[in-house]
Amino acid sequence: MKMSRLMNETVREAPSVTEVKGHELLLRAGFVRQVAAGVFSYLHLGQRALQKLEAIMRQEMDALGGQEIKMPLVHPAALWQASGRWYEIDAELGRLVDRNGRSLTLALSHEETLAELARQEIRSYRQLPQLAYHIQTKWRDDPRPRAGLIRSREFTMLDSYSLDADDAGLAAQYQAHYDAYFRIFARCGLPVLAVEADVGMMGGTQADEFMYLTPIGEDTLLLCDGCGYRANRQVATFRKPETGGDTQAMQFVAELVVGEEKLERVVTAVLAHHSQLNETKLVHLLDAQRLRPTADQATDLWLVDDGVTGWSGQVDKVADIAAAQDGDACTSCGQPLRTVRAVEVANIFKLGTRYSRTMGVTFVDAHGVAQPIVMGSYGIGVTRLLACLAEQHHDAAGLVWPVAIAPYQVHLLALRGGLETAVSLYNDLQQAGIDVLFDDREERPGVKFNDADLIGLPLRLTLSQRSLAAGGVEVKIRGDGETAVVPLNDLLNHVTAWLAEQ
RNA sequence: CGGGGCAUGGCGCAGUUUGGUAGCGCGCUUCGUUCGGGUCGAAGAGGUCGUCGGUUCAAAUCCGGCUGCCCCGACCA
Repeated sequence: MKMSRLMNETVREAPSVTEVKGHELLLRAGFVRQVAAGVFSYLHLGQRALQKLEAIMRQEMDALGGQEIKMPLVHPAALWQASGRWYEIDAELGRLVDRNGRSLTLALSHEETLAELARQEIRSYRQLPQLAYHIQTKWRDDPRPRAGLIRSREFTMLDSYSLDADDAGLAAQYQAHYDAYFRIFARCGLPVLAVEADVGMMGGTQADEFMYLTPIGEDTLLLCDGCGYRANRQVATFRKPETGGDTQAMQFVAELVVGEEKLERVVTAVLAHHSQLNETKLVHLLDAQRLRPTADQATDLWLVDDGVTGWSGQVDKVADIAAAQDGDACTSCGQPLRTVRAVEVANIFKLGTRYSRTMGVTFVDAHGVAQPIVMGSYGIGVTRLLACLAEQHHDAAGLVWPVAIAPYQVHLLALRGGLETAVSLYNDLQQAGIDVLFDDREERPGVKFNDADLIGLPLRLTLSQRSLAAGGVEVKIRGDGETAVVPLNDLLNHVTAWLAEQ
């Protein structure tokens, strides 16, 4: 691609809307443009990088025996009503009505659609197991998009869905995805940590989240250096310390959804004085949809944390409802837990029969008996991954893409006296199958160098009178700044060999 | 949804306190100059000051409604 034809203006100053470095650089280098809050266009370089990410994901999913499919962005409300999520999920679900008055939803996720597909296609245990995946746009009307692509409302996900006859089959596919996801992140160049997680709005029985550790993350993790325990704060357990008997009480209205009905119960939570409430634990205990604080109402249910001693008031239930904090003791080994911030880039769920039971997705087993299909769902936030990669791979001058995901592999710069040679080199490189971004613009050297640093392609090739006088092409590695002059007739080999090493 | 902030040319900002009809830097166009780290000079183009209404002889500036965007919290892949 010639830069003279690229609709890709780089900007020198940081746009005022950016708060995190990765977002700033993606905007300045011309990878993305914001269209509305949490909604983005991907310019050519951004789209290329996304395609690289998606190619890696396809390879790894195909290697698991996955079949790529594509499910729609718009779903009939009936599917979501059947699973119950139409009623359970509030304003995050994009709802619309078509010209004939039919209710539709925008794809917040695709469990319902896949379950419906399975209901139509799967009859017998002989057709199981199955693995289908797709890469598709999602809409979640997040109450507060932030940090660019890290938390947007419209985003792209890789979703994989497994269908099995039993829990053992699910466990195998779950483990296969667990391993495959690590391979995907390793190939993309993003360090991640898998942690125990809440199942959240997906439902199901078990979940792990793949976390990119960064101070700009909005999840808090608890890690144990003693035994390796690691969990999202939402589910993290810890040894309750001895307390002096001081307690605190907090009152909530718990909103429950039973079928299409909404119910409310007033709950008072009692905690040790120094504890913090873990609302996720409380929500699960109550089987509630959400909580909102209240005060001075007649309590329907008294919940006391299992770390409380000396509570003499009413008790309806004792359970773990406290949030683990930095320095709390690990449940299994007693070492102090530490907290870190992280961005969730992927998650995997054992859905079990949560969707197949509610939506009537069954198969006939070997004994001729209808059974609910056992499902798993596995997702990677593709656009969020791009944002994390920009966050992870940059320096003061700009982005520094790993070869595997760089929108182009080399950045060819033609300076004074080098244009003619550069043009023929551009053709040679492309014929050799190398992705080249060619800066053929009439700009001063400084502009080209700075843009090249900002865009951050792995190799920079400079052709000029000076380089030719020195013996050929200047080759500069973006990552470590190492430069060398390579003779023209050796360049193709040099570049190919270097790329192959990465 | 609660709290805070912002909205002036493509981008970043000043001007608003104290009302008098819009300015700076970058970018863009043309010419010259320079040519390996965002050269230098000259001449240009480009703005219903988010929007609707009010006050006033006069509103970017004062008042009110609305919209959009950002940040903190709640929430969330």
